[in-house]
Amino acid sequence: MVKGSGPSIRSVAALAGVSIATVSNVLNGKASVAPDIAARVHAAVERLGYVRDSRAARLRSGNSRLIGVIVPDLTNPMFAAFVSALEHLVRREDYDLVVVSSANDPAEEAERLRRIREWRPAGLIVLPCDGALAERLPPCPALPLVVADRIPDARRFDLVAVDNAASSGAVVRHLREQGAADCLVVGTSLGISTIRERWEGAVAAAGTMPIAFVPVGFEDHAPPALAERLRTAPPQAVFCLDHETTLAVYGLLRDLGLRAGADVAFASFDEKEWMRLVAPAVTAVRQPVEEMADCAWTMLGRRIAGDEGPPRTRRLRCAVNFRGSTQRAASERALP
Amino acid sequence: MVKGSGPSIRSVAALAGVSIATVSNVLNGKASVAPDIAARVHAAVERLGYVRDSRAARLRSGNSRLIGVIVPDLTNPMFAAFVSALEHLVRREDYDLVVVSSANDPAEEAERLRRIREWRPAGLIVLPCDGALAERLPPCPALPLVVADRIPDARRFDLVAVDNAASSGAVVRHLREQGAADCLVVGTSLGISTIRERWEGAVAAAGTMPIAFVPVGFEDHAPPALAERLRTAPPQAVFCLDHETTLAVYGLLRDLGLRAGADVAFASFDEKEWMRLVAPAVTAVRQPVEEMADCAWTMLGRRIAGDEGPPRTRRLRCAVNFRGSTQRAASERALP
DNA sequence: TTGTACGCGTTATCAC
DNA sequence: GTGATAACGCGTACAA
Repeated sequence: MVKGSGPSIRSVAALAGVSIATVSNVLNGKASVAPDIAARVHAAVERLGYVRDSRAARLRSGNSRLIGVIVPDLTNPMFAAFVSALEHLVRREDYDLVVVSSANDPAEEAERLRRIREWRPAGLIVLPCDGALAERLPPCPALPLVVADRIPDARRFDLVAVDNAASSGAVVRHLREQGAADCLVVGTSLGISTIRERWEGAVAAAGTMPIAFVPVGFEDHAPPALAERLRTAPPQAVFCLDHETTLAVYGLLRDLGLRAGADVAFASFDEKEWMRLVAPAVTAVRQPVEEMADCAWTMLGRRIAGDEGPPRTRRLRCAVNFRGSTQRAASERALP
Repeated sequence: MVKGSGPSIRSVAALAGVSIATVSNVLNGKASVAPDIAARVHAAVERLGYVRDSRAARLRSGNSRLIGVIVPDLTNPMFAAFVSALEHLVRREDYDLVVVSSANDPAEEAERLRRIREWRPAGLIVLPCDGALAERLPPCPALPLVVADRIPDARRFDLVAVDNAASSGAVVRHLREQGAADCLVVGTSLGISTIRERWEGAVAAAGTMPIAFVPVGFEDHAPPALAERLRTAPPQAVFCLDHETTLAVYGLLRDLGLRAGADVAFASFDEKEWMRLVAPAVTAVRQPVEEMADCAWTMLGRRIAGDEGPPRTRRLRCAVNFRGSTQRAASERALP
């Protein structure tokens, strides 16, 4: 107690009048211990408020019980939901979670990736900020790793992502069916694999319908150029490929006096709760975040268990929720 | 490499032809080392891909560089934002973050609190799920701890929270000024200190205006009783005390054909981005989450540095953003 | 710059 | 079968 941080296994052993090995055995249930001895040990633990030092425990035993997760940005509800789901999953198997954010910065990601390895995690779940993850990954084939959401260029990892192209295509097909004559697609950056895939899916589904992409940075929500475009040549449909741009454009439309659903069809990738609640409700692609976390954890678990097989890729299907913001009735109201 | 997890400091020392103490010195910059020796060590580190085992390092050195944070629910954007802000803050001082969620369950909170101590964190930041935190806290006065957001019954901790009552009062005063004849207040539970304080602030500011509270659990979003009440005896103003209820009631109003801002004044505690963007925009109290994280970290830093002073409490001021959903013009339109 | 005791819990080995 | 003893995991601290 004078030194270090609280009572050690030695103080417990002393108080219980047994050896430290016995304390360890009682606490871990490894060897069979006489009931009265076990009771004495537990009493001593209770009295001293002993808490095992897992650093020492893991150091010796070699197994880790710690999972590292790195996400581009925790304030993004999608990533927060992912981490939350993951937290619940790993806890059930007695793991803890170290969470770090790369702040959408590759350099930061590399730095944090190295740093997190100092904790000797049993495995890593990485939501990379761009496609160059492979170069930044320290050469450590022994460390189980699953990449989720955004797809790195090098496919030498276990991957789980949503079916961006198909979902995006479904939205655009729907917009065409509802009679949209043209479509403006807005996303943060085509440099991000999810956005790129969604855009490609949209293009593939557009057929003869004119379709154009406008990039919006992460910072400049609602850039003037986009506002200008929406004012001077308003498209009949706008499709936003992520939550950031959905927020930006939704507000922009309101500022311009364009009613989503009435004056322009409006759809969003990455559904948030409010989209169901506004009037008209916003057509949106709901990403199965919990399922993605679940899948990532399952894959990682297999690797931790020793699976040495080739990298797997899983694509998860999204739900596309068609709502008032893209209904034909509404868009026809906008004519004449 | 055969044993354990990757190269150890011993392999580096062997490859560089120096002692492990020298490797440690080079890597930590503690003692002065000859440049050429240092270069040899760095080369060996590089070649082997050596990463220090911080468990061993911290075990020996006694300092921790790890902060534990426990929140009621990571999917709540407010808590996610808090964790995110905290993550950026602690990183700057070379700390890592272990994040756990109590799932709004006191038993779970107690369990996780105990568990997290196994990592020997340098400090803990706790956003408790109820007021009884004190009883669940393991007796460990040595562990620096700051409580944020919700206030435990026992004030023997450093505390940081927002000025719930004052902000809530400002909203209700505004509603009265806008001519609301009565007000329905909705919140998850008065058992949570934040909600209780907001309700008390609302009551104090209501004066002679009739005001009533309706609790809504965490799970039963939009309970039938609330819908019934809104239909049969719609108040002139509704004030939701947290994000969950804001979402529930906002959708409920739409379902009932009551237009927020036109048929009923509507305000929310805990502003989210979409509230600015809908039409009419929603009057809301913006909680200074980043500031709260900053303050919690500052307080914790002081404790970690050894401050033994009496517990401090900090109350942070919120911004109350008055918008269209509570404008007089709108509510008057609703009169017959 | 190096040798080595040390932090603490686990595990293998050994004695009763 | 039960419990004790001691080596060990790895990086750090301090004396040499």
